[in-house]
Amino acid sequence: MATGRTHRPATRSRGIPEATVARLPLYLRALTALSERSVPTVSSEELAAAAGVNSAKLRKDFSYLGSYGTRGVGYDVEYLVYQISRELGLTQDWPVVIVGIGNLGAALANYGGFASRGFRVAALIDADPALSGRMVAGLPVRHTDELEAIVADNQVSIGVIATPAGAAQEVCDRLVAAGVTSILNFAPTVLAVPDGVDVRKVDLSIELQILAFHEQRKAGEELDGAVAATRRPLPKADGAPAARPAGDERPGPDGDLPAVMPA
Amino acid sequence: MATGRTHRPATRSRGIPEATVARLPLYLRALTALSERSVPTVSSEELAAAAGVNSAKLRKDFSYLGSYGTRGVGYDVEYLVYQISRELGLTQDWPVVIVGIGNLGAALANYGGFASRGFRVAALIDADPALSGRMVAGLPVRHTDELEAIVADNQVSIGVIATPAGAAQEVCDRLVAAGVTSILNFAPTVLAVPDGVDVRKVDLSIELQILAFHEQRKAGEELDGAVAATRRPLPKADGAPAARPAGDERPGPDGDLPAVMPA
DNA sequence: TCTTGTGAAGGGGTTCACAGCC
DNA sequence: GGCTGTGAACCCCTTCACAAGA
Repeated sequence: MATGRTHRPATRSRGIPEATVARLPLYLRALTALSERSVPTVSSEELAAAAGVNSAKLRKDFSYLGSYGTRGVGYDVEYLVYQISRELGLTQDWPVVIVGIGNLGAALANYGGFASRGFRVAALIDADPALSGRMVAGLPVRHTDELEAIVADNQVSIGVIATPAGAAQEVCDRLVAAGVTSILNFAPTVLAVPDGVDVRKVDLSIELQILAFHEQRKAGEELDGAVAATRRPLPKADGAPAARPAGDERPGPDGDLPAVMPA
Repeated sequence: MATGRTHRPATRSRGIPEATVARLPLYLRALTALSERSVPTVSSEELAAAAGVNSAKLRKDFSYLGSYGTRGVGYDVEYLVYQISRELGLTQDWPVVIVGIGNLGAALANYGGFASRGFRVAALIDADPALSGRMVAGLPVRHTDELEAIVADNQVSIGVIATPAGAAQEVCDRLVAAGVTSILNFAPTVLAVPDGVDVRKVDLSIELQILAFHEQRKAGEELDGAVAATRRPLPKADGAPAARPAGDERPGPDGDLPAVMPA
């Protein structure tokens, strides 16, 4: 999950759980697919399967939005699409800027589902002067100097950061100062933002490491026939806790963080 | 968060909570930065700040790994780096294949933090014959026909899917059949996988929609001086639940899903 | 004195199971 | 009969607050 919610804790408008909010886009996608196939209604069971969740959870989620179903029948697809879209704020237009037009930034700019659902790429911004003016996904890349003006002129409230890690915080600061209040961060850094600004992060490296953890465990389980006695002894609570691992070479300090280079 | 854990629910080896696992990479990154600056020890307070969490949570997380700190002092940076790396399985080599070498796939292939932490890109695979043989990030793009052989030859257990949505499930099936047991999915689709295979997904569109939800709410809150009485009436429980929104135009059925095109 | 490690309390989310309604 | 909507139980995670220990 991402960060989210540095927001006002009190008066939390209507209590729709964060976990539910995170699943609404999933339901919306499944419903849109049904809508395209002109399916008129759908049961919680079917929709849940399409969205990859269980039906009880889906019904509970929908119950937070209101009683939009019909007992004995199911949910009206078009109506639900509309209600969820409205709840997510997708019935309005959200201008977005993408900062950092490397491979990743370009990929995001070209992303189809972007324009479709209420989001509109207002501008592409990069610090590299050599990129300025070059067309990416039908839009000219503009220089970072223009960032503040672009945000103001287009009333941008959502910014996407796809710069290297080292530049992310500064870009973030400038976006926020210019009026952006929601940030999607692809750079592998923790961003500091003032209250009222939401940050969500997408981090390839973290996802891979989580997979590796489970993968490693699977490899271990393959060979526990019975009780899994003394696998991987784990030096927990051995005499000297704070002692170095002695002669155990680590790969050594490496840059780690650099995200995708801007061209 | 991503999907994770289609795994064996019983005998969950040593009980290290999923939420903790998801934060270990964050700690590891912060610790690596400290290590590079040759900082010998760090307190839970400092490290927590660097990782963007609170210190109680961090201490609790570490307590699942063992007693690796020293009271009154803090944690030994190098030692912790090692312990977390080991716990995450990063002391071994994880060959990874990336399928779908469009902008996104190329971005992932070029990603620096990739190679650094135990992960090695074993091969780049794309269905487009025109791409075959072209060099990306120092590796030749190979054709999908070779997928099974590549996975087998390199003992690949982790696959990254960066194809358009339409191709994702088939690619997934082939990867799994070939022996891959962990998948990182960038395509905006729900992937069906057999038990024992972990899937995590990264979905730009979903993240943006979650941001939009909060953004919309902020916009509403700006103008509630007192009790926030009748803002956004919400037609909940009105007479006709299953009725269409009548004359309310939706953007209309659009493709939504297409991810980044493979070149 | 300072900081870790952890029992206990508290909060959220998921799941169950069934009442309510078509 | 079938499916939604939801109280209640359960479980996981976070946070608190302090005992333990260097």
